[in-house]
Amino acid sequence: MTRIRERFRPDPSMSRAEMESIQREIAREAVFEDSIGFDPTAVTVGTRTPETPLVAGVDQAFLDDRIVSAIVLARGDEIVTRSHTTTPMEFPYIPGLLSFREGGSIIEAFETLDTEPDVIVFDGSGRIHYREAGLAVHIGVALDLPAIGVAKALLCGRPVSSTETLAAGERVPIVADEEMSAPDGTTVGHALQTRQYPNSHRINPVYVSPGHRVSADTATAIVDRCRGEYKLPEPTRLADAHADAVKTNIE
DNA sequence: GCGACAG
DNA sequence: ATCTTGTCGC
Repeated sequence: MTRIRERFRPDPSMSRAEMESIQREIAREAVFEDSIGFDPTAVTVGTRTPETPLVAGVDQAFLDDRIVSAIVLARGDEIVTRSHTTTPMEFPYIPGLLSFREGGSIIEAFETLDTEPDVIVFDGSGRIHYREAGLAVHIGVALDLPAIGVAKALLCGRPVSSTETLAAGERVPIVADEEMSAPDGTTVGHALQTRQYPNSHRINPVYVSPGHRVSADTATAIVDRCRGEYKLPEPTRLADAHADAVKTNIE
């Protein structure tokens, strides 16, 4: 499907300094404004029309010394196609360098896909990253496709107000702080409450940030449109289930 | 030195 | 991420 920008294919053999240097370059290539060929409000998960955008969910599972990367492409409630790869683990988990651990595997999975999605939803940060080059930015730029990062925990940055007691659908901007390359106060994403119980104990929000070719507002609007019955957006859940299924058949 | 830290 | 039983609450 998509031709890869080889220069940005994650290379686990690089030195840490080289990785950080490449990340700064990727951040300069990244477009944090809308450059998409579909209507964000047309995104759905439970229904579908011929105009419903094609959304890709990406997730990983781990098995001993191997990484399973799974991609599920869905148009609304229809699974269009899926793919996966199993690759050796070549790099440890280091906060800020996640794309060098999982990125190569993910790109290989995309190379086996025959269909190009309208937008990709990743399980990890996008612009909410020290050098504005989280997993969703790195892979989005490498593939030059619209990309969004959805993380279950905040890597860096600061919510402008409390993220406790948010109702489903509510969001709070996440702004850059001193340890980030983005100018102080830049909105780099949002905390989005995807689900909430009527009463009792609360559910934590997810952290949405632009990967490539989408603004923070649009990224959050799209993920909001992907809300289902659970905390994680539907594309991520589909990919998670596929990765688990593949993993189970391997072991 | 101290604290923070996606998956 | 992954290893894992029960348990609380809708």
